[in-house]
Amino acid sequence: SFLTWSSPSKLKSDTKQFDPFQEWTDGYVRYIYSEDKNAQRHLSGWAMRNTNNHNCQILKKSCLGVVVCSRGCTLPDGSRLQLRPAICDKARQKQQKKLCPSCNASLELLPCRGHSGYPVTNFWRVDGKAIFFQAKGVHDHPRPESKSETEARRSSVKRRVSSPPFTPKRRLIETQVDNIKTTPAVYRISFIEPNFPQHYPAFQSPEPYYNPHNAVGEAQPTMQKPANPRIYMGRPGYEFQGYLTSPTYPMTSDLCDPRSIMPNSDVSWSLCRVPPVLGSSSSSTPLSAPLTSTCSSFDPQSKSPAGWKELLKSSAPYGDNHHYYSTEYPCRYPGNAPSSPAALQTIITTTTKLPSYQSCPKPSAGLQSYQPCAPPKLPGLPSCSSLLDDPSSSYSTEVKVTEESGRSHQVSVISA
DNA sequence: CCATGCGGGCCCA
DNA sequence: TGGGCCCGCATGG
Repeated sequence: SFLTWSSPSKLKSDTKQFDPFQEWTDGYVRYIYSEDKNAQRHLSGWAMRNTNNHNCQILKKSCLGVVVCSRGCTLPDGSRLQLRPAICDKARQKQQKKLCPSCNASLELLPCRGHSGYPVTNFWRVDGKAIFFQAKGVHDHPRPESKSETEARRSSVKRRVSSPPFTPKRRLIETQVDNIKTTPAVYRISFIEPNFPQHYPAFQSPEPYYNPHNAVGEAQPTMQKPANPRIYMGRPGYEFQGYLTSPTYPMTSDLCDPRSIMPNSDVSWSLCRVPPVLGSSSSSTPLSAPLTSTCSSFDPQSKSPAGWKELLKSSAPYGDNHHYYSTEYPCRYPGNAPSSPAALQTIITTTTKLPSYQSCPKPSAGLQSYQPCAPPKLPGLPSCSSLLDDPSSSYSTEVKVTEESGRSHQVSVISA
């Protein structure tokens, strides 16, 4: 159904109607970007790898998770190592053979299982000047360092290694220390908030230099005041009906008209994979709330989302090696969720092979009112101030995405 | 080196 | 079929 999202040309003729690029999307959200370089490059703070969906119209990517120290050691600054998994399979294998720069323990790749037990997936579709983005799943692991940070670190390390004067021994040590020092705060887990560093920018990026990188995220909408985040925070299985039942032309029509979708966006949080304890609470709020209000509710400031995140945070301590796999971490265990993984599966299908995504029928409906479901309020949840607390919200709104300039791709959007 | 895309192909439900 | 995923190939920084 992601496919159906289109006709930005008409609906969003006004550039201002597009969403600001979101580097750290999380949850079931949708955005429509303009000609943003980052969007054109299908950039994401998360380490996303291309996955073949046999649909040239839609570019699909799945999350690789995060690489952490198998011992979960604490870095000198109190944070934890959170490396960005190499996208290239081969490079990733090499990466995993390396040792923790801090304690020399082996590194461990925490796979992402935020989408019904499968990695969170991102879908991209290009339609004219509009770039449609859709994410499915809630990352159940800490944020890795951003791409820009990784690149910065690499170049810096390279610089030092290649730089001359040091005895072999000394250089080795230096390099290691350097790694730590240069480790973007971002990919370190806060000592204080080991669980989800990403929610605590302040901790993540003690060093000003890195802050810019972390600035962009969903949590930031608050600060950025994005026009209106197309977040349809649904949980798995709560995709809009419209998305689910895609018409003949998945990419184009059903989602074309947001309005048409909204009515069906009767997503219920009951489907959310919320810990049993909290799960019940979600059932009460349908996502069908008015688009406007609903959407806004998703704002970082909104309490609902926060509550959800808070939940995750509290339930997923990142202390020992396999904490993420513990039952404490609902996200990783579909089993904990009320519904089965299958039930939670998203409906967006991108596997349909299409001749050329350019040829895909374009959506005709307007997107103006397009509003993904709003996150329902989580009645049972304690106050959800997480968003407010979310460090990300404190990040500078400035998106530091300038480094990427990319080539534009044509992505067909995702259909849910 | 490695990030990215693409697309063939396999497996499974 | 759809979804997930592995693999090789190609391109580009």
